[in-house]
Amino acid sequence: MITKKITSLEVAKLAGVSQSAVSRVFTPGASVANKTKEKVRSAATKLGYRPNILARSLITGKSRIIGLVVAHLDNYFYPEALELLSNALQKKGYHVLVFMATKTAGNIDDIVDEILDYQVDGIILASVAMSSNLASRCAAAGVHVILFNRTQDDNRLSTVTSDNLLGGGKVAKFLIAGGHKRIAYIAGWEGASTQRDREDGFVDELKQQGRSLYAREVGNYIQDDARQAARKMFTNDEIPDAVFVASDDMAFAVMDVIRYELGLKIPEQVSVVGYDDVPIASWPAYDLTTVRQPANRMVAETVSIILESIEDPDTKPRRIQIDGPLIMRGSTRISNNASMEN
Amino acid sequence: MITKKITSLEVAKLAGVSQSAVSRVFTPGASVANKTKEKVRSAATKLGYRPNILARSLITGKSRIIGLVVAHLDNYFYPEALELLSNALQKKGYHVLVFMATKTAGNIDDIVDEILDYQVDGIILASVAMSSNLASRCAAAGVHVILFNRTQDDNRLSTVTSDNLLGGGKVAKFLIAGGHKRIAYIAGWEGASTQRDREDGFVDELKQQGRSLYAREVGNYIQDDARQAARKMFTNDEIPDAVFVASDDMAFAVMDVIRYELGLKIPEQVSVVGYDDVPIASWPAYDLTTVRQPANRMVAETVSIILESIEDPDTKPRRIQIDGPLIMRGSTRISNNASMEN
DNA sequence: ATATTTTTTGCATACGAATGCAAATACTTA
DNA sequence: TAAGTATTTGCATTCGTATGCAAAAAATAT
Repeated sequence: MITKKITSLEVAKLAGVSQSAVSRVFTPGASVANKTKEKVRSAATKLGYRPNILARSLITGKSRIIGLVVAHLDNYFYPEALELLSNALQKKGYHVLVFMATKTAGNIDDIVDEILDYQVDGIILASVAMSSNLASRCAAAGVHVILFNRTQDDNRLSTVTSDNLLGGGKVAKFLIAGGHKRIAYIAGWEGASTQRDREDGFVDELKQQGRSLYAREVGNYIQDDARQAARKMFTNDEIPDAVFVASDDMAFAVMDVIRYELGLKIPEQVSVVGYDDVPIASWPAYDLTTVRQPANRMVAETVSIILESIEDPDTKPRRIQIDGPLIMRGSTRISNNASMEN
Repeated sequence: MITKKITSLEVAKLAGVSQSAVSRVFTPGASVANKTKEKVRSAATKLGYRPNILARSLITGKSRIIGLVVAHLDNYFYPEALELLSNALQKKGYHVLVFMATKTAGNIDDIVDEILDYQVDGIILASVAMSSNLASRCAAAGVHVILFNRTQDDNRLSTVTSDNLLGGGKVAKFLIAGGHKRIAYIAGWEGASTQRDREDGFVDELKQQGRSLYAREVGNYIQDDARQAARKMFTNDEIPDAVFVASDDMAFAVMDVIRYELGLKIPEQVSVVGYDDVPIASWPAYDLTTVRQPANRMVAETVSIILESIEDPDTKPRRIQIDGPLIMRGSTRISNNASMEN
């Protein structure tokens, strides 16, 4: 198989112009006469020429590649975000280089190092944090870093999240208003800012109303752990009459345990609330009340921050929090009197 | 923000050697004395030097980037595959550049053109086909193309799929053996080879046993369409007593319609079978009988083909079909007498 | 010790495209 | 028509790294 690469030089020859001219034709805003533009264009299509992005980036210092680190593709929120993200960047002429963070080790730093090797124009960390040391490295390399769906106290990083504190509060208000007495919480991974904020917002609002958590278990944002947590939580004689689960993904697992292992009715005996509003939450089999994370708006903000920071390297990091509504569905009861059923 | 890039030249200066020496230290298998290797290494870490992959690829002609085109991240099979794929390639020092195929147009060709701009070492098309013309372009560029979960009659392309024909047959056998009389099918997108093969395998086996399709609708591998299809299919007086849905993703939507809109019992009144065995299929709420597509083995084959073709550009395209088992769960009845319930 | 082989090193160049600069051409204006 | 201005063009260089080649150094054999 003979591989012949067509370079700008060959196009130049065929078109009877210099290599510079060819380059200018493919560089938006460069000075070229219409006549030569046409000559070059036709020669280029005849040969099937397309500029080599890698060679170009060597000069310009821009690769049009955005590095993306993802950990939890099994949580449907992330594929959705990835799809939106990739589409949005694609429209702007950028593309996403994917790096999976193995769930085991905290090897994010190594991964980010690898990313930097590709001379990316920006880095998005989805649901993942990085060491302060690495943040410096990225800053030094002039690469803007955005944490997506996670925050971290480092003013060199931009962050885009939903308003988890507020969201947690909304859930508490809603459950209390629904007449629930024994309100429980199943936590996500405790190293995650989303977990912390959701719980803080939830518990603070409970306190505000003179209430406190009836039970608490940890699900680590992992379905298996969430199942365990649910089993543990619902084996006492007085089970909770409402449980807020830190993510939809875990909430589905919890609902399955409640219904199919313990034989309890949702919402008659237990109300369940999730967080994220992934598509499955609206499926009738779950019909889960949940706080929506507006993935599209979060992505839009992320993209605009990234692009801005590429155009102007002196852009200051930003911290965006997007409010999301509580979506009320059938996994929770609303009336006070229903509580007498227990 | 002052951005200083550390190049091999600066490392060379600090280490008191030539730039070539530095390069050789970072090129596996190159000839360097241990002593200089150490000098360079320490200088490199001191400066935080890492080779610029893009510059390197300009010379070597290898970018260590694999282009991946995905269309249906909303079907859980693909995020799973993406995760496995990315992880496997990562281990081999490659990374995945993602391109979303917008579901609307058949603009795959444009996308592949963009991919080629990045000088990728290989291309994986997940659930997507390409024009014969483009296949030539890729061949000319020396870029090996693999269709993942799709086939196409073009001997320049490698393909990796499950054995959809066999899988469809297994479903037919199973449903007949279960005593079902009115067996229906909800098709995927009719342009897809997976759809064609699954249906052919299914229908052929029915014929083999002297049976034929009782009803057929098209769901296009889209949940909304599948819902419509289900509504249409189950509004006759004599509804099917079994339906094979061409993908799990659609099957969930179909089950929801059957249960929550039509109030029918699964499997007592209708058996439902899917295809893919995505994780949700095993959730108790669906407990879906389905044909497993062994994502891990499909990915392993894909990766090995890609890597082989990179090492040896003369590798011939391969066509792999992987057999997957029928996973029997609760969405189907097995006993013959149960059929009398209808 | 010298001759010979092997290993290591630096020099110079190449990869493909972008760009500052100056020369050449085209266009205005008087 | 000549002088002046604006637009195009090509030359030469640059980005950061890899590599063929020949020179230098080290290791081995005689």
